[in-house]
Amino acid sequence: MFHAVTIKDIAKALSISPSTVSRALRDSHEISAGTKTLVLEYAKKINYRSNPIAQSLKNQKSNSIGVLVADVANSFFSQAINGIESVAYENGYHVIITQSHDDYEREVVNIEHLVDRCVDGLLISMSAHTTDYSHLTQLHERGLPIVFFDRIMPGIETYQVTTDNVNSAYEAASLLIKKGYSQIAFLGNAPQLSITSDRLQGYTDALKDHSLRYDERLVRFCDQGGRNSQEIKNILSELLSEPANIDAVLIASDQISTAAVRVLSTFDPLPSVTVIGFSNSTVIDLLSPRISYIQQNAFKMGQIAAQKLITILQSTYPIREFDTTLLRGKLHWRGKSKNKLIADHM
Amino acid sequence: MFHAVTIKDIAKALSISPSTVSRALRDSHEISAGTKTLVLEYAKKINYRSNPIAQSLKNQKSNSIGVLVADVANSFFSQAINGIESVAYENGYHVIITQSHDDYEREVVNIEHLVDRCVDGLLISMSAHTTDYSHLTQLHERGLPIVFFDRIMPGIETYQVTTDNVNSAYEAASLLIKKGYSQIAFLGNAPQLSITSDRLQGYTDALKDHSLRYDERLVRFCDQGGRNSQEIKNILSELLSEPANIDAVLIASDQISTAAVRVLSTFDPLPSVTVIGFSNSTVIDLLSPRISYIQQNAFKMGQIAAQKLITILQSTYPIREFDTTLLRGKLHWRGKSKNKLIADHM
DNA sequence: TTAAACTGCGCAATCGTTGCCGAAGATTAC
DNA sequence: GTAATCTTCGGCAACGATTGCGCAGTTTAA
Repeated sequence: MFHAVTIKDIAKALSISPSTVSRALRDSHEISAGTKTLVLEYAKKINYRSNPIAQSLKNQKSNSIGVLVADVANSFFSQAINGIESVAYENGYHVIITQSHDDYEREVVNIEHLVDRCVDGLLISMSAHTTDYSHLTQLHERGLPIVFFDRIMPGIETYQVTTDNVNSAYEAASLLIKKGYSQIAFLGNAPQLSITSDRLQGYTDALKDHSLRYDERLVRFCDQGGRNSQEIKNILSELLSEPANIDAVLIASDQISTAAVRVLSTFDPLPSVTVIGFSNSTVIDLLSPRISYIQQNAFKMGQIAAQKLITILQSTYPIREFDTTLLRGKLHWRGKSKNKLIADHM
Repeated sequence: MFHAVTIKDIAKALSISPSTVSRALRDSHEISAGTKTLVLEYAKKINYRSNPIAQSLKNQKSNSIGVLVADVANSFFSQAINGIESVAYENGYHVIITQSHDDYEREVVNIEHLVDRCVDGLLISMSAHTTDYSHLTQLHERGLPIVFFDRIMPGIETYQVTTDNVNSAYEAASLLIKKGYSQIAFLGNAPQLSITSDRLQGYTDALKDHSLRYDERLVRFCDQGGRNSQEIKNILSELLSEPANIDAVLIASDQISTAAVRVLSTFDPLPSVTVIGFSNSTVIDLLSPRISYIQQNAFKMGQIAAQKLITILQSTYPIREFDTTLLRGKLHWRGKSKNKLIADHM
């Protein structure tokens, strides 16, 4: 710790009371202009900086917000964190980042830590393996402001910010269909995740709207969420051979998208399958084998989520009406048409 | 903020004094076994959690460490952060992460913020544009524990952890030479960065040891550090044409490595140049055009740096002897020999 | 038997800051 | 000229946890 000079030091040096110093520093109207400049100048001279810990204790708030993501080493999350940080710092809040690594226990423990550190509010993207939400509902009921982003959660009345996953997946699947693909698999993260179920919804809607049969054998979930490449290898091998025999796959997860590219690159010969995946990797367009991708506006998502949380924190009356913000995903097509007769530029 | 139950509540409920409760919770020897279990059980029952803010104020330390990196969206840093976090949490420290975005002003402001938040120590990887170190030397002189990692700093007596950059670059350049390349350029981040100058040292050593002439026109620094692809495009275009006419390039920065791949991919026809770059991207091996790479042990670097810092924090006597830890980089060759007569497997 | 030591616990101060109340003195109002 | 109001500030207490000191009561030692 690191605070030589306190408000008391100033008070003593100027022979006034600490309360006067405090008020002078906070520009209270009940301090004369003379004393104010006196205090301000001396404070500047000895480089006084108020102790936020003492303020936190006194004011019962810490001016910091806690963030829980699966993994900062995931481009999507690191971009979202950048967005969060930009807004938070602008508004005088500090950001404490923790990672669940998609593990339920770590999610619980980390959130406990954040609450112990007296964060004023939480920005949460659910861990993939969380099915019991009681640790969050309890906090929410006790009045802790929470905003969900990306992997949102039903059942808690609060702001939520995420990509329009249904539509994005719908667009992607529809594009594949228009390009002539018909055996289209769906590869997702854990099914309880909102991003998984929403994207699956878009996929099935697209199939239905284009009169393609929904085949549940083509829908797979990776329990390890891309961390275990063997799991993905097994699934892809199966899907690429009889009876599934897919010609395209829609991947509903960042990590699985790149993991799938890696797995495919090990196949010899390279399977003839067209891949569209959700990904925010900054080099996704340089990967080989090629992959089409849906890019989320992660930075903006972080910004909006932080903004919503700060809205709650600074609202004087309790907020009753919450909305869910949906951001557009951006589809980048880098594949070929299956049927060469179909124009490739849609 | 969020702490219904305090030590006083327990005291009142049990009709004892707060001091007794405090001592019981901390297992002081001057509290009888009976009262201890009484307190402990009741504390557990009402789910008491001590308020770390109050503790910080009293104990003059916050049990948190501040981290400054250029950008969390950089694979190297996010991996290092994972390493830091793993060690920090194990030892009961919280981690506050801030980003300089390679900007000097933001580095200064963020470090001020961290110090204001009363972090017990700092883990710092310098911003690329920092040439004035006074904000750090001052803190260090006032006794704030600092450990540098990755982009280390001369002139401050403390622990430093980084990759053996001289050797890694030496190996990479030597390999290129052995593979038959002779016009080898060096592309680096800002020259004042330790990682840039060390890697340049390795490059020049390798040239010398293999009797190749050092040509300063082949050594370039990207002021924007890979953020501005036009800068890299210009440099590469120049290097690839007369009179430089390079056949290989050693890239001494994560961001520039992937940026260079992107730039090269836009050239038509694809230039015949072999690239080795420092990179910790998890998909670097899938990029096209291909790039050989030196991978740093970022996770371990984070772990060691955190460990060193905690060593300082928990040491009862002031530490006078500091060492610099050098981690091995791992070279992955994915190129071809220039001269087909030379065996490609070394 | 009496002094010394020990056991178990409470009081009060402390960390730095802020809210509330009240006390002077100055100013205004009637 | 007196009362009311305003201005400007100090004192006290509190946020929650910790800790030195001291005070009883009990045990031990001589």
